[in-house]
Amino acid sequence: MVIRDTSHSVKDTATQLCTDEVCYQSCEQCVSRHVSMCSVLEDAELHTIADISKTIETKAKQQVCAEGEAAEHLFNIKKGCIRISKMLADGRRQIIGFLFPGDFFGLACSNGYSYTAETITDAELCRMPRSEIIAKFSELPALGEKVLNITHTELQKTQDQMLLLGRKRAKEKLVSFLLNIWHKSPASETNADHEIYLPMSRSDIADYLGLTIETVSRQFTQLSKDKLISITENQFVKILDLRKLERIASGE
Amino acid sequence: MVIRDTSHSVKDTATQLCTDEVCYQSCEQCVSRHVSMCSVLEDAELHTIADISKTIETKAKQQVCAEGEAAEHLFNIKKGCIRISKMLADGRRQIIGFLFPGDFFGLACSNGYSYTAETITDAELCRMPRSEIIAKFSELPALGEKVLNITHTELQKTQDQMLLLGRKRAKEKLVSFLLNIWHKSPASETNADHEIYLPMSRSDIADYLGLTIETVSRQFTQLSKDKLISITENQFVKILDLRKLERIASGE
DNA sequence: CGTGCATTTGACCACCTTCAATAAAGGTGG
DNA sequence: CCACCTTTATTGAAGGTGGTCAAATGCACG
Repeated sequence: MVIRDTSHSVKDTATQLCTDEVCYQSCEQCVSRHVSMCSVLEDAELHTIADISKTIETKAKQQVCAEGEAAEHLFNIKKGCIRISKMLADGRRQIIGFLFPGDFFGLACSNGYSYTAETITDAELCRMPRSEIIAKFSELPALGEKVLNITHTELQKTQDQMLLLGRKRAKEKLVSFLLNIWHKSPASETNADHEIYLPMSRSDIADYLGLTIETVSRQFTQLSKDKLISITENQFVKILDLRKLERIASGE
Repeated sequence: MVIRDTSHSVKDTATQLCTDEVCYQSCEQCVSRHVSMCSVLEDAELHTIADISKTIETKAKQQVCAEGEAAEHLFNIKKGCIRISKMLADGRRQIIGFLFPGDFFGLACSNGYSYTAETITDAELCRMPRSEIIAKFSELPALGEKVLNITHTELQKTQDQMLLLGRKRAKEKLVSFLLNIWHKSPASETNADHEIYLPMSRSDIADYLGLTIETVSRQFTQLSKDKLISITENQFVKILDLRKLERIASGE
């Protein structure tokens, strides 16, 4: 098992082992069955994937894989929120992305994981051996194509984030982030009434946007004072003026 | 033709048409024949690619494709240096990457080009219809796999750049950039004697690193004064203390 | 030798960070 | 259920890195 408990550590980087149990589960009832990479598979093909997959349940604040470690597995998220991050030698952290159900990670890692993955909430992951999935690309061309498509979308989002990190001001960064999270949150949730659920901490948001927690907090307060958003609880934000927020995010 | 002359414009963003000619060329003698995506193709398969490819020669400072435009073509670089960039509404620019022979662009653009591509030097490009290349993925699985691999590497580099943009200081950014360019410049060039050729302007470097030209310039001067590099001409930089530069780039 | 552009350098300033204190939220045990 | 402690978030004051504005220098090209 690769899951490590990091909940009692400074900056969430400890490496105690935890003992969550691995269990087999049918892919047919999986929440990701008709999204993500599995959606291109026929039922028959699905079984060959199911045979090499294990479902892993983890608590919040657990490390799933570590930057530099040999990349044996690919992970598909079934439930919860995951953060992917990289660190500099002195501990400065950059969060590369927040992942949600249907997203996967650990594939683009031929020379070991290029990032650390940690659970933000309690989570359920589907774990499969990288090598066997890669081997299936020639067997199941549709799978390779689907993965390529997903990777392309991923690349484009990462390039958008480069624009954000390199050229946007603090307020623009936070607003862009809020709108992005809002766009990808399922309609079933609080989406309809313009409410956003933020599972991650202010510190996570800061490290994602290339800011400090203090600046993130001040920008939240400012947006709130300007009546562009309202903050009900710390993790729930309501969009009050979508049009203005969109203009801010695009840098007008 | 999609090439536009931008050499006489403010910030290189004009859209005058130019009339460089398109010509057919055999893929066999192409400099990219044994690198990049073409390397996985058999000679026979190469012909089917050759049939849909055109070689385009362009001068420096020409726009090859524009952010937002319908993405009809994929471009493979045979000669020269290309910059890929995105812009905010008010003109702030972020350069996503500098591309060199063997690199390609324009594939991950299902909803129109997500960036603008411009030549920095005189260049030679191999242009092919996106749809036909994508269609070949099912026909030639090896091609799809190769492209997936390249895209994965690209994604990892982009994530490294996120760390740079979000968490590195000006000096660390510039040093990281210099070392990256040095690593990817062919050994045949000035590599052996620790010399780096920089085809791009200070303004390009600034927009790539999320800085201003003034800061880039000051950091060059500083590194020079600290005897870590020496600047022979503006476009040629010599590495004097590789060990120290590597430590700066990694954030120690 | 002058014109035009890129780069460098200097002085000043602002945005964001850093440091510090306070407040709020969450978890644990009595 | 509340007291206590820890963690997380907010707010304030001061400072620094890098940005802005402006001028000078260097360089290519006619």
